[in-house]
Amino acid sequence: MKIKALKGFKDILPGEVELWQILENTARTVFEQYNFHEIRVPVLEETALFQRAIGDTTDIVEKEMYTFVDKKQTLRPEGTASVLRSVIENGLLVQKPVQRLFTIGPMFRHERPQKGRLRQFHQLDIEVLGSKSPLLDTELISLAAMLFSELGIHVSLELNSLGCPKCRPAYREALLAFINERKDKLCSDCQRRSETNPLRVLDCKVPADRELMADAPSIQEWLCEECGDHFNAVQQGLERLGIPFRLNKFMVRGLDYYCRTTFEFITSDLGAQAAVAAGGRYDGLAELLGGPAGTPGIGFAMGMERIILLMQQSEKDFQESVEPLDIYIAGLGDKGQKEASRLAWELRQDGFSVGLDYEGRSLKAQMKLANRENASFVFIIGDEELATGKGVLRNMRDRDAEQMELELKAEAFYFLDDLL
RNA sequence: GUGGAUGUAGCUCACGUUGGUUAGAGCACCUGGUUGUGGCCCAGGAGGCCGUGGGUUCAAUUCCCAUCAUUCACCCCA
Repeated sequence: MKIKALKGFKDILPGEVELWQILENTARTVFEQYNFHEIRVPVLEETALFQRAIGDTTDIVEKEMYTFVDKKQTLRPEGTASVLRSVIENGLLVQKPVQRLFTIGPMFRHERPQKGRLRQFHQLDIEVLGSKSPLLDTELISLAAMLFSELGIHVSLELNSLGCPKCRPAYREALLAFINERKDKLCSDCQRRSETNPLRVLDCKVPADRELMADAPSIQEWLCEECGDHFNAVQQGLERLGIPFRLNKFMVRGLDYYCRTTFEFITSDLGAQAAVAAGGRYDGLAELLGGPAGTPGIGFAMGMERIILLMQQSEKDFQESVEPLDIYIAGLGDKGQKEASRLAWELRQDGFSVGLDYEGRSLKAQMKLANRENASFVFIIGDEELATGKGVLRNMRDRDAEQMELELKAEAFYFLDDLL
């Protein structure tokens, strides 16, 4: 029986991993430009953390979590809860009342894999705790927009507000009344949703349901004064920065902790997986997890697999080629290989990247390897060279360049620095 | 959990007429064409229990059943 990777778990192989590095490096650069600091948190947490943060009745907690058989420990299905736990546990808000954090890493959900969705997937996570300013909402959205623009991928922004515990209940009632008037015409899923989470009826994908719900009351009209002001300020902020967006009264959130601003960056190029990044405010969450009362928070997650798919489709050329090698040393014969091995050690200590192999291949075969590894220079050490103490240096980029002889020591290669 | 599609070489895929003896291509790999010089070209080579198990048959990669895997979609979500 051959051992294979688990369903929904994928290797990221050389050739593709370069794209991930570009994504990560670009993201880190943008995050730093926005004055965010990295935090690294464990992938395994107490189950109760997620039950409390995400909501006991959500699909994620009910059936998608990787929970150990003792039921007490769970592989994180998302990042926000862990980051908040850490911030609270380590008292970071006492040291600095506004925390601007990012984290990058794998998440785990036991669902059926499909395009852009795996059981182990990766997210770029941004979280800010301690500020309720709408300017911050705008800033976070602009950060995401900038990252997408840096990566050369096209997504569109949708915006909504979910209100707060003050105004949402009234809206919920109004929506429920609207739903119940036509409940028997809705799909069976929505009939169920109307019981469990009426807001989710809004983003049903069944065309007939969409028509039925087209005139549903909009939460945007039910916001309390504070939420309304906040929502307006976010929109004005985006307009000030020239970031286009579309209001979408049907966009709701799957996770319980969201309030006020919610946003999604979506694409039509990933099949059923439209959301590339999504997030919003969660002003009550920190307190719920035992943090200081009234600590506001906002954050979002970007799906890295989905971004990678878009990068692969984008017109921008990310050059998935192998990292070029400074020098490839071709050692011929037993003595040549030993000398190559010694010289490689010296050259690497001097900072060169050096390739070689010990399979006793012909010079021709080694030249081919050097070429494939994208080496800039090849240094040949055979019996003749051992006899004279000088090896042959060949320029692989310029076929016509003359070969030169160099002593078999790293000092002889100093001038190469300028040519690489 | 539900539904559809697909499983043939490392990868991308053909062919296999209503079953029949040696299952092919491209890319990649190895060797040679240059007793020690890469990319291009040419020649050669290696590499497959035709996903797995069972059934029908003299004979199954081909037909039937089951099973597993992959994938897309539903659900849900990044």
